[in-house]
Amino acid sequence: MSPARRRVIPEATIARLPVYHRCLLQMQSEGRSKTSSEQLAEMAGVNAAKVRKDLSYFGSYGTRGVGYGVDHLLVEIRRELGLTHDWPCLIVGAGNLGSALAKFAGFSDRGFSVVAVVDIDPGRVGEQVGDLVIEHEERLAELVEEHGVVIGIITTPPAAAQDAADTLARAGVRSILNFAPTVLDLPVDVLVRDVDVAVELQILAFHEERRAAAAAAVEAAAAAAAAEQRRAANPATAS
Amino acid sequence: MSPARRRVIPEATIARLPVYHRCLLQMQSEGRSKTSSEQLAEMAGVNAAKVRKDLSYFGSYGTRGVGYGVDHLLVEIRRELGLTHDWPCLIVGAGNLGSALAKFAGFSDRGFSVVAVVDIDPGRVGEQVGDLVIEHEERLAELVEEHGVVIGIITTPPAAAQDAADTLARAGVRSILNFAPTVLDLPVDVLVRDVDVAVELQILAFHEERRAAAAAAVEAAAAAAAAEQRRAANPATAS
DNA sequence: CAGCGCTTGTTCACAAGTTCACAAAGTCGC
DNA sequence: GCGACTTTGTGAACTTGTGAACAAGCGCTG
Ligand SMILES: NC(=O)c1ccc[n+]([C@@H]2O[C@H](COP(=O)([O-])OP(=O)(O)OC[C@H]3O[C@@H](n4cnc5c(N)ncnc54)[C@H](O)[C@@H]3O)[C@@H](O)[C@H]2O)c1
Ligand SMILES: NC(=O)c1ccc[n+]([C@@H]2O[C@H](COP(=O)([O-])OP(=O)(O)OC[C@H]3O[C@@H](n4cnc5c(N)ncnc54)[C@H](O)[C@@H]3O)[C@@H](O)[C@H]2O)c1
Repeated sequence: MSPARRRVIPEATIARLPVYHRCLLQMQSEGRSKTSSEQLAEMAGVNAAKVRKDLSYFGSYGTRGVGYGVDHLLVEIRRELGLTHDWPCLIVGAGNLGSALAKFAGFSDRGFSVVAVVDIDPGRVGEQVGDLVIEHEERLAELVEEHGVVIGIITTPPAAAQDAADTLARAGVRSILNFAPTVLDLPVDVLVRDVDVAVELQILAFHEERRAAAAAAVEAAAAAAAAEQRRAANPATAS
Repeated sequence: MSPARRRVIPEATIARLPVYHRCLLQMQSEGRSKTSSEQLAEMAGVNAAKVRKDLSYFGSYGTRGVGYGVDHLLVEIRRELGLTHDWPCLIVGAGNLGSALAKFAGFSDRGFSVVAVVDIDPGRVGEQVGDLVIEHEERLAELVEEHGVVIGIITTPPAAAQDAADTLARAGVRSILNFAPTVLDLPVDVLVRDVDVAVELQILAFHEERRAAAAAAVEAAAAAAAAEQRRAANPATAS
């Protein structure tokens, strides 16, 4: 049917594209015009074969024997990621985290702009946060419509997160970034990504714990070995 | 050697344990004393078989025909995750995000406490943030030693992140949570986890972009089908 | 105390993702 | 223009993770 049959792109590849994108941007700012899978891999902290395979899902953008053109590759990745146009985002919950995100300028470079922040607390409504004024949560659907919001960002307490998600979904938002530590229950056509800092800390803690356990085991083994040595040296104490 | 030979735990399982932990806490607060893999799976948003397999890596904590004891399972998971003792954390970079994290109370429930915040900006040093006072970045090693810091949290601008990471590593910190959009280069025994909000947004954008493309393709196909139908109805225009 | 129903723990087949290895395809020097 | 060299793009082996299926084990009931 379609002449350019696009293969299905592995989720893992998609997650790496933004990293490549960032690396290429840095190369560009350093004035490099060409690069290789090797260099890009080094910079992105992955395997060179993986870089090539990842890029090959989208087409042949490199030149054999030479490498990849930084500008060209950037354009292709930007197009794949949809960074050629702007993505209006709306933040639900103007607390600590919501405010920090709203004030943060670093997303606009990549085409993401926070167009509105809502909160349910009447005391906060009207407050200035960055360039925006906090709106009441009731106006959410209106604001989504008005600004053509595509991505909703949830930074409410966990107990309110499901409500926030439902409201967003009802307003037509089909991509949600959720910072609340809750599993959201939503229609299958709404895509949710969770960012849970506590989970990340717990993963680190798990590995630290294991490290400590392993160290203890080594110590115990050493102690056992020492005991064994003593036993061997003094057979009289053996059972 | 060791009587209870521990199998190697899949990384994917480790990442789910904190979610189970959270669900069990909620069950406990609701007064439930027993549960099943089915219920837990439902709550955690995963497959029941996966829950059972994940839990079985650590031992047989359930009772066949009955299910799992909420309290018992919680204790076991807490032990596995090392949540039985406190994890002192230090934040590097007291900006928007660093301050939000420092003020956030939600980690202490799970045994993580922010014991210090450092910044390189002399203007910020001495400022109060939550219960803490911002210290100068030069005191980092001292503070790590003093509080027995195990986990370092980097919330500096990307350009300063590698420096921050090096300083942490030199101070003996071997677990780092990095919020800066940079690939950190560190000794292999230092464990790094990256939290990159921009990457999450870009992944969402990718799928939205695909959705739009798919919709366009369907439309195009419909148009083509319509054209085909017209052609068939009026063979005179065929080549 | 034996049979029955329920839920775990485990096995197995398969799906997803990674890494290797190498042919294909280009450049560059001569 | 040709041959040596470089780097891509990809098929295939391999590793890791998932989901379905089921035997084993437990409690309840009659
Ligand atoms: N602050 C952090 O550093 C941090 C870190 C990790 C995770 N989180 C998570 O992010 C979320 C927010 O954290 P925070 O520290 O900003 O909390 P916060 O209490 O400072 O802010 C929450 C805000 O949400 C508002 N809100 C409550 N219900 C709402 C609703 N239904 N609709 C709209 N707004 C509503 C509240 O009025 C409040 O302003 C929490 O779920 C927390 O677990 C925060
Ligand atoms: N703010 C957000 O919502 C947000 C969201 C996603 C990612 N991030 C990332 O988190 C990081 C911090 O963001 P932010 O908005 O808090 O920035 P910010 O500019 O508000 O804060 C950065 C702080 O780091 C300090 N700093 C700089 N160099 C340092 C060093 N070598 N040692 C110690 N401190 C140093 C600065 O003085 C400043 O106070 C950035 O890398 C950003 O990309 C932020």
